[in-house]
Amino acid sequence: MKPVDPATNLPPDAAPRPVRSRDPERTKQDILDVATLEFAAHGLAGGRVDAIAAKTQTTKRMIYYYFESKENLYALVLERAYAGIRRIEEHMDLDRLDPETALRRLVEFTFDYHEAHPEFVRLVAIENIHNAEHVKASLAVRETNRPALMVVKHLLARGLQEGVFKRNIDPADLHLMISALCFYRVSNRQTFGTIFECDLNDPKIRERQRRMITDSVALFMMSAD
Amino acid sequence: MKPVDPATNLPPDAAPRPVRSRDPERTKQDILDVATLEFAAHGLAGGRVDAIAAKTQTTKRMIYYYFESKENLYALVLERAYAGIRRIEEHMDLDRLDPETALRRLVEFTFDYHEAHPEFVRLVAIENIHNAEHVKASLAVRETNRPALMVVKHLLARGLQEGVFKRNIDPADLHLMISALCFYRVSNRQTFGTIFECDLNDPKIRERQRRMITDSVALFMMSAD
Amino acid sequence: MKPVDPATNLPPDAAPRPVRSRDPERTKQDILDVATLEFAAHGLAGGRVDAIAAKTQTTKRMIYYYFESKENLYALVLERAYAGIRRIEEHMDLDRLDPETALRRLVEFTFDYHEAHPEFVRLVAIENIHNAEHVKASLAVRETNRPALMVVKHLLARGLQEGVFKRNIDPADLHLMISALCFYRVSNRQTFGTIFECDLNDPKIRERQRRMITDSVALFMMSAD
Amino acid sequence: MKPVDPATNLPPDAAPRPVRSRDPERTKQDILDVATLEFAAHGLAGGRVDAIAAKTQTTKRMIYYYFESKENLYALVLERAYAGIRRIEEHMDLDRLDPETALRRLVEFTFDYHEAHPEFVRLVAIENIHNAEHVKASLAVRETNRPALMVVKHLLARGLQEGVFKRNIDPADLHLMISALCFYRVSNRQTFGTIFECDLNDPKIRERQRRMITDSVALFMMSAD
DNA sequence: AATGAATGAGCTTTCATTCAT
DNA sequence: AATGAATGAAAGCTCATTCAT
Repeated sequence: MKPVDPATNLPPDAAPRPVRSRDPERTKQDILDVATLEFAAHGLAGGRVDAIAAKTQTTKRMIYYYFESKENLYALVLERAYAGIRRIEEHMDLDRLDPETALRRLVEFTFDYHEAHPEFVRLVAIENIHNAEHVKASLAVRETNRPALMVVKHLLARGLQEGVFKRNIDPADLHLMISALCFYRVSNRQTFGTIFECDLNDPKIRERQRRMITDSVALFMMSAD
Repeated sequence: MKPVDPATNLPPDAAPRPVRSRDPERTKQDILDVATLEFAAHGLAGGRVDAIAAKTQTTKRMIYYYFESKENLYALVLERAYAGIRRIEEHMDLDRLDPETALRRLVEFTFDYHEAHPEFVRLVAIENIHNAEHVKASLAVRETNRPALMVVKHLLARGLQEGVFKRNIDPADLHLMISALCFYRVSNRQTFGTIFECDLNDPKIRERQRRMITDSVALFMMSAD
Repeated sequence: MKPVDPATNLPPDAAPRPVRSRDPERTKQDILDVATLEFAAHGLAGGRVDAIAAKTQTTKRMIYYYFESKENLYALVLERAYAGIRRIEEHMDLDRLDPETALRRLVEFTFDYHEAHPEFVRLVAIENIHNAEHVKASLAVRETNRPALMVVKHLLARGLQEGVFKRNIDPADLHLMISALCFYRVSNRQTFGTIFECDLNDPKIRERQRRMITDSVALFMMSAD
Repeated sequence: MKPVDPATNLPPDAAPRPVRSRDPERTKQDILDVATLEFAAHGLAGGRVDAIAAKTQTTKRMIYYYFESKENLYALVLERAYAGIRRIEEHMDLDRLDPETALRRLVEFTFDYHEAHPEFVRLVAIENIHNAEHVKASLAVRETNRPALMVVKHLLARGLQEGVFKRNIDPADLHLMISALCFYRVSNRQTFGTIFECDLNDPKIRERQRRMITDSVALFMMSAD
């Protein structure tokens, strides 16, 4: 006969009985939020369903109830992460700005978004370790991201037409250039910072690099081949 | 009575009977080679000691004998990977070239090295998922990489002195810029390629981007603030 | 945001949206039909309530609503299966035939019934794995089957009285003999067929064995001790 | 800080630490013995690896170490069970006896073996529920059993040649007849006994039926078509 | 009477690691 | 120095069942 806590009628070492949330949608979002952090922190293989359950007001069972498998949960986490950046990107209203300013704004936004969402950066890095197989399988991710290239394409066309941009480069190339500079700073912050002994979290350094990246992209576009 | 695995006649965990190599050093290198591929392919958490043993002429037990733990093996794999790029970097003899050519050569080399060693790129990406804790713990990695910054620093100083470079930027910033552009193409090839439907393995695209990256870095350094 | 199963857009446990049948009796029969196949195919432990629900126009919940538990459902499936054979058995009208013909008819009927109803054979085999505990608990099964022995008993008495049968054996023994020969062919068809490389489904073999069984029983009864 | 038993240095509710048996072969046999009972009692789906471990001086882990999977363990249990009956069958020396006596001896042996080894009977019944897929996959089982048919074939040939047997039937048919009568009594003992209210364990009834079965087979073989 | 949502308990299996010589 | 055998701990997942209206 085990001793039980008179308040809960449970053995003292038992996990606290999760409260019935009565709000499935909230519970699902809750799980997705926690899972985002867990997978971003430890990867798909390293992430633990147990750990996710522990940090949620749910049980492991419910995670499988709502999401069917660890892998599926991960795929949805990834979809949400992609949705985040694109949703904002679309509302930047670059058209109101002259091409150079618009380009600079786009780079700065990209920089800031990566800086503010390291978990997005990590998830994408992780997905690449898995050869993007979940992205390949997800129509949603592909559709979410399609407009991103349109924004660049449109800006590029406008800049060329107005004679501000001097290079007729592939929109994907420009997007790659911007993304690379913004992504790497966050994705490789830890190794880079350690090896070259510079603190990429330092606001002063961040500002300096933000400027450097913006300038180099703008400069590149505005000088002739 | 032979119970277990009908295919191999061995207990399930056992690796296929290894040949006694009688050459410990070769065996260790063999394990490191295989482990490099395994960890690069699946990450630290996802990499399987069993899988490494299976692809080696050794047993799982010997991996532990030589390397003590999976994590330690991974750390050594990482050290070797870093050693690779720096060893070559050091022998580039940039001093013989004028600053612009040297800078272009450096970018091109970096580009080519990343292109040729995706497993290095993946390992570094993986290490960042683990917050660079193995890099932080490894004196060897830090020492291996220190000269890399010196190369950039020296080139930068020379270019400025000769008046070819117009920007007095932090060597780490320049290194970051170059690395970012070269690393991202490989690290994020799978997601980027899938989402934006462009094949980053295509030689034509590769050449185009190689030029773009080289040009943009050179242009940036050679134009005034 | 629709999480879960991309195929059905439903949480994983949920059955495909059922049509409201509004005919409880029909629904119950439907469930019993499907459950009969499921339990016959996989046994009591191996049968899945989920699988039954999936093949029915109902939900898992309704199965519990109507049948209370998996075990109870199984018990009812078993009762129905026993009812089937006895219902027919009772209407054989053996009394109109001379004892030998009647005996042969009885054997042939038994043979044919087992041949035609492998799921009955499987269910009985399964029930024996469970030590007949559901049969023991079910008055219905015992009452359903009682007349079966009466048929044999009556035939036996008649044959003896008419001097056609030469052995005064226990009706249960005769019933056992007939059942064994007919049951085993179906219950053990798979192992027997595999091991001794003969196809017990082959109509030619079936006919030959049907004759053999009928003959041997008749011969036994009609020859003196 | 949990209280520990000073004798074992383990918390009082911990399972007793299994002793290292130092005799793997014995351990394997031990596991097979226990597994035989567990699977015979509950079937493949119903049998619990946990239960097997608990009844052995081993851990669940060791079962998987030696046998790789529950299914494989079951398959080996089955192989052993088949080996048992055939090993004895082969040493019956029927050739020394005249055909009728030999046939009677064969039936009696078969009867006695099934009577003495209900777990064999149950395992075979269970295997049939699984459509004999493990038997089909096991070369061992098929080879173990091949001689059984030879014994019958040889006896049959001898009896016919000597003019004692009057029927030229297929050896498989004769084997089926004998097996059916002996198998069913054991496999269906529980349902048959319950339904027809006769105790098939009663030695008196057993003897009577043993005689009946032997007589009926002998009679069948020795009377003309 | 009928049912959508939720879940406790326990399953098989995996994996890095240590025991013992 | 080298290694075959063994293993603790936990992981992902499944299943019959109950909650709550």
